[in-house]
Amino acid sequence: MGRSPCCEKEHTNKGAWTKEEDERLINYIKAHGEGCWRSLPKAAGLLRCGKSCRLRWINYLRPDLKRGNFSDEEDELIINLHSLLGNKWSLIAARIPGRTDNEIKNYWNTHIKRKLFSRGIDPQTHRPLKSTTTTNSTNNKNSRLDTKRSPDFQLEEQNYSFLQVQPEFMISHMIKKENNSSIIKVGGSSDSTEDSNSSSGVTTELEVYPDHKLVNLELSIGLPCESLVSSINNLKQAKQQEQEEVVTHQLFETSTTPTSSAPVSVHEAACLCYKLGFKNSQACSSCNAMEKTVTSDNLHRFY
DNA sequence: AAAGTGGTCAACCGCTCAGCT
DNA sequence: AAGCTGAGCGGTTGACCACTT
Repeated sequence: MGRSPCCEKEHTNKGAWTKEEDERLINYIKAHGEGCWRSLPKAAGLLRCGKSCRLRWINYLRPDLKRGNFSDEEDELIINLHSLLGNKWSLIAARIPGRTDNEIKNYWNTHIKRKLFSRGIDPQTHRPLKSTTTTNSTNNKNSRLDTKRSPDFQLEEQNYSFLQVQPEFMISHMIKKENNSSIIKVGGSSDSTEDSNSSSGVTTELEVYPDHKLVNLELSIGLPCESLVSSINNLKQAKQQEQEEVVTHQLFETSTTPTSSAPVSVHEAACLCYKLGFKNSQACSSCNAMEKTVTSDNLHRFY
């Protein structure tokens, strides 16, 4: 369809921002607030593209930005969030106060990837490197319909695929908590090269939740039980429309460091439910109807 | 000391999406 | 319904710097 450029490139500066440009941008936004980036450069007297102004403000000039090195807690949080959300840097950044998507993306590519490799973990799949080959082939199979299978089987396989990978996935991203103890351990296995299933003694996810020895770190993934069956039925009905897959993200949040002296911020529970593959992603309506409770662990949960 | 190499990160590019007309 | 526009996102680039040879 073709689009007009967001600005007249021949009349705009590019490259690094000068101190004067920064000051102009800061002063303008302080006076007029964010928004209307297209008209901002002219109004602020800047020879910059609106997109460039927005990026400079969001990634560098915003007063609430936390500069400096990432803490270990932030590292682990990013890893956990990435395991759930993938390269959705803006979603990850939204969960980490003071950090920008660009900053997290850069940090991921320059530090965390290496860190995970050194732990023997594939940064993309969050699985042990030695099983990456077979894992990828499995994931690829699930992410694309196998035309040799019956349509019903394909849909069910797709829908359950997240459950099939769930046990290993969950174990590596849960806090293991001793009963009646404040001592927690991150990860299901102290040895990342060891098979997490065998080392943890947890063989299926059904054994994970009921015994309460494993509690959710701050993130979990999976369909609410009661909505699972109806989701499958809905999928079957929708199969005539197009290929689709449903992934439900249910996000719980609590403190990752209960023993820390820093104040613990406990936010409202957020349910991130996305129906991937539909034209317009819509929040899971069933979660809105669910009752939220706060457990003794300060966990916000939906039931 | 100079050249080469690799790491870091700010900035840019191309694209998608949602809202408006 | 279709087209246009602004905003935002993720991937990529390139300048800069530190370290090594």
